[in-house]
Amino acid sequence: MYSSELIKGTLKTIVLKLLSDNQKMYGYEITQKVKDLTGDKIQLTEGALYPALHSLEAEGILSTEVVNIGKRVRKYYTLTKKGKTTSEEKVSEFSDFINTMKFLLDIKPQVG
Amino acid sequence: MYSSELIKGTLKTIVLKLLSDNQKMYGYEITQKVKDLTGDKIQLTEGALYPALHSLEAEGILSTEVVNIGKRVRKYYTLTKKGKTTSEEKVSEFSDFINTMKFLLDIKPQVG
DNA sequence: ATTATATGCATAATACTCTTATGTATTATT
DNA sequence: AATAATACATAAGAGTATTATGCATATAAT
Repeated sequence: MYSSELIKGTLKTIVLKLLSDNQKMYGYEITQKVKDLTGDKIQLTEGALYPALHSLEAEGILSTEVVNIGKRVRKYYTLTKKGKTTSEEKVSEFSDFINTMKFLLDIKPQVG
Repeated sequence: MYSSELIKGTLKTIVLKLLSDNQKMYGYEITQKVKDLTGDKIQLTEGALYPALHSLEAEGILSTEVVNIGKRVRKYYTLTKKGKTTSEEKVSEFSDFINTMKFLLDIKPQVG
């Protein structure tokens, strides 16, 4: 696991990217996907994720659809049109940020 | 400028890296150096920087030396032995984090 | 059968860090 | 003479994450 402060500010970017790849996901699924894809290095907590999802929905970036699975409820999130744009912008901004940080921290690409 | 949440959590890493390269710097100098090196893309604010420096000093990561420049005061910060280790760890952790995020966000190295 | 784990949502108290604003003071520039 | 730059510092407020808690169903393990 990374120190928590490192991951700060990247939560929304991660969520938006996953949703642009997967069209439709629910909260718990997002936490598991991130855990899997990062080999447990990034584990989103519910206390951070759910408020973030709610805020993205309030901003009109995500829309929701509630589905009943047996007696349990699942809330699927989908990117709105605005959300698709936002997702691309966020990823692109982060990509730029990575380059700036690599330069600033003098991080070389590992050879081999 | 990047959106502020993007830069969150990177402040200490940036400061420690600069100090490992420059041996001895003062607060204002750090803000200018970062501004210069990033082409104004990252601008540290005093309200964030000074408390961070104080906290790093309290942790024994930085030591200070106050120098009088005419009638003005400058507070130079230097990495302690512990600080040198911390600096390397932080940069290395961030480097690892970048790789994880590049994979997660499917960011390709730009060719050309 | 019963207990523990996993799935699935949500929020509240707390802590932490950054933004923004303010304060003080010296030095350089217009 | 006024403004900008240099140089420190802190305080109020905002925002976001951590940690803890709560509720409930479903599945796996003992």
